[in-house]
Amino acid sequence: MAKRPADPISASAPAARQVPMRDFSRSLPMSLLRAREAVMRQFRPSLREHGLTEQQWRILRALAAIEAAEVTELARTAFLLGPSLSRILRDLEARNLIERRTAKADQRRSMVSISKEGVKLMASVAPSSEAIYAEITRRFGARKLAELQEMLAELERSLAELGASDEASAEE
Amino acid sequence: MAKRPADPISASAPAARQVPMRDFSRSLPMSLLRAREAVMRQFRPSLREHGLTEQQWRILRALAAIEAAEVTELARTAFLLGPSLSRILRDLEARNLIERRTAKADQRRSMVSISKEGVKLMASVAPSSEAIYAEITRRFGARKLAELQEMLAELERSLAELGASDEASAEE
DNA sequence: CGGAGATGCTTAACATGTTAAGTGAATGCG
DNA sequence: CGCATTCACTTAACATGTTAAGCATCTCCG
Repeated sequence: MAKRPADPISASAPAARQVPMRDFSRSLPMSLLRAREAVMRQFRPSLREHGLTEQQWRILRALAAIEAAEVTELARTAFLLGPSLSRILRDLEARNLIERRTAKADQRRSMVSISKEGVKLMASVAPSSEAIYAEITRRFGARKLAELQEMLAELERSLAELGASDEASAEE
Repeated sequence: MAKRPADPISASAPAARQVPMRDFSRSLPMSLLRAREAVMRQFRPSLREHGLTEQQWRILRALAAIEAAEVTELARTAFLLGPSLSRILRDLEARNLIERRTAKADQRRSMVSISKEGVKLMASVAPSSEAIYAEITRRFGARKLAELQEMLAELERSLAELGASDEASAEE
């Protein structure tokens, strides 16, 4: 371990290295980011061929699994923020991949569902998508993949309560 | 593709599930995305207080560790694409947090380094950032954290050759 | 009733992700 | 040399992430 003389900011040094933080390439956020990018890099070309972005694909998949959903529910399922979802739904609707109608009970809510065309598009993308996922599983190992997912889920649980309230040195 | 028989799925009928994919909320990309978001949610408020985005912070951290770097090298270290980095460097330079000058040997390259002000800003952010990281480590467990990072690194390695089939062989 | 507040969604504004094209400076090769 | 090619960025264009505001609609309570 490189030990370091405790001297935060010496007023005239050559400007760098006074703040001894962990090597940030090994920080958890970076690890997660790089891993995710390594995975998504496999899928993007195939999605792109079909004229879909990653997020549009997430929405179609979410909708295919449930008959219809409110926008807020869909946002939670596809893990998208409201504003992003709003824009994407507008575009997907213009492409006739989804359908939308306001609920009769509550005029504020709008119900979203996948269209016939949307289902067709999914059917054309799914095979190559599944093949890629299978190849990733084969390379990394099915058992290790399951372990990894479990650890990720537990990480989420560990931090679930933390984010709800405010944190160190909140506002000002 | 083969024409398909009358589609049983219509806009008003229940069930649009003829493509049986995995529950996508358990897909690897989603797991990684959610885990990363759970982590970043802890850091964003603190960074925001200091007027920094996550990416700007990555760049400052990278620069603090290495005197000076070319833009391309910095992009690799901070895991940012060229265009994003270009914009961010422009902004950070306008805020006097970094300095930039073109190399004499090769007029195409520009050397970037953190400024005195940048170092000061880092020093003001680092403590709370480290505290948050420590809390995350405490909650999840230091050992498990190390295991997780190792698995993520291995996942990266597993997929390294796959996505870059014709351009792999120039790394140290 | 009725208006204050909550709710569901959209727009706005700014920053980044992503791909493609542009620009000026080196390099290779005839 | 001459010049096409490569290289190191930068710009451009479009899509999403992120926060704050805006706008209807709905709920609740006096």
